[in-house]
Amino acid sequence: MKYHHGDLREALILSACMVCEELGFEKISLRSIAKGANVSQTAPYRHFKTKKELLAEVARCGFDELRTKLLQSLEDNKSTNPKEQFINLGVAYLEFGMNKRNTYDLMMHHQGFLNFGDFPSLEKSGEETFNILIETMLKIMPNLSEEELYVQCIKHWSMIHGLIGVIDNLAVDNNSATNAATAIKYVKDDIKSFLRKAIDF
Amino acid sequence: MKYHHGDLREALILSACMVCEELGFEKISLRSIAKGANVSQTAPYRHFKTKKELLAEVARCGFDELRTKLLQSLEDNKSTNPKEQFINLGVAYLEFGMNKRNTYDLMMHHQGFLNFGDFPSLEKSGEETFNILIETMLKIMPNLSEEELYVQCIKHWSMIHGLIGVIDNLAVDNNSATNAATAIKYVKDDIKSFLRKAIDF
DNA sequence: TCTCAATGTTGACACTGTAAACATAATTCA
DNA sequence: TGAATTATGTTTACAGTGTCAACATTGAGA
Repeated sequence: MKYHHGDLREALILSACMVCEELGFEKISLRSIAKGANVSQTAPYRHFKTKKELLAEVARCGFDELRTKLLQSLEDNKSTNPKEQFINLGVAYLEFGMNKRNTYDLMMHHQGFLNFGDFPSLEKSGEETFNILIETMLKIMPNLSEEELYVQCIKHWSMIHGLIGVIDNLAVDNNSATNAATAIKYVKDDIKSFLRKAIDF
Repeated sequence: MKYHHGDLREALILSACMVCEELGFEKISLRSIAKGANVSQTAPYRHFKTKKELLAEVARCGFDELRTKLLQSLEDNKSTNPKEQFINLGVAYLEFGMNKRNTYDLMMHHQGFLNFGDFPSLEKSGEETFNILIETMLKIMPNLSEEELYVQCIKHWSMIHGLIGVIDNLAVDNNSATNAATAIKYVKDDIKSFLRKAIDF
């Protein structure tokens, strides 16, 4: 076993990403991740000032992946009209949030925990991702003021963001399982038609 | 100092509620709360099987308060039409979420953390609260099937729920402060007109 | 080749949730 | 009323956490 790892930094991030998605970011322990990489428990501190800095990288990876998905969706729908493009963005966003629920949770868990301003790479990736939504909205409503455009975008994004949280919560909740199940089915089975009804321009 | 506290259980919940709203629920430590109540660090275990059980009570308190706010809003608007009532419910909900942001975070942090099914009192309070939205929606759309009614409710609730998260995130994020500030102002200054535009029945 | 910065290790500290064993107060029952 | 039982505390202990300081080794540039 060689003394130097090779690329410990990347290995730790990757490992953290897996644990995050598997068990939720609250369950991530620096020590266990270090142990998983066959490295002493304080080795990570050569690459990350703090545990949060590692988590910020996990979140960044999440945004990178989400952005890729969104761009792919745009590419797949470049021949359709902007509204349909936006709806498909919503679908891709929703699907990402539901498939990578735990990672999504970390990404959106700013809230005094991951202050984006403290982590430049995360902030950059986050902004670049949100900009995709903004730009598509701009195509839909080209004569809106910047303010109004922004508000429109937040409004629709909020609904999708909220949907991810709500659907998952309902899935966990047993008692209202009957109703929740139908709602989830409703959404999952035909997300597009749901969004088409839900999102009004 | 008497040996028995009087009502330690309630005191712990109250103290936890304050810490939760002050610093966020992640920062709550059983030991510090116990110390704050002038009681040994393991005393809470006579009243709560686990730390989560205490947090569940904090969340329940949150739902109780939210439900009170919603009912108050209904009372204040009983002379208006159901749509306006729903919009005002949205306002009340949004305001609660923004004012009690940290508590709201705990309440909505099901996600493998607080499984409502495990905490009957929390589950009950949560359902009773959500039912207010459902019932008001029923008045708006009396001829909808139960399924569709539920979906409609989730759709609009999601938007408001998402709005709370997004607005706060933006407030934390510095770089897009200019746009975020206008968006927040937009929402805060005239939440009603925003919702009236955003929510379509 | 020598030097030094980068990257690793060991050991320690203060903090956490929680379990077991014990002590006292409050309540129930003879 | 007095004894027994239950509810509610305390002390002690354990394993796990993030993080720091001191030390060791490796690899790259002068």
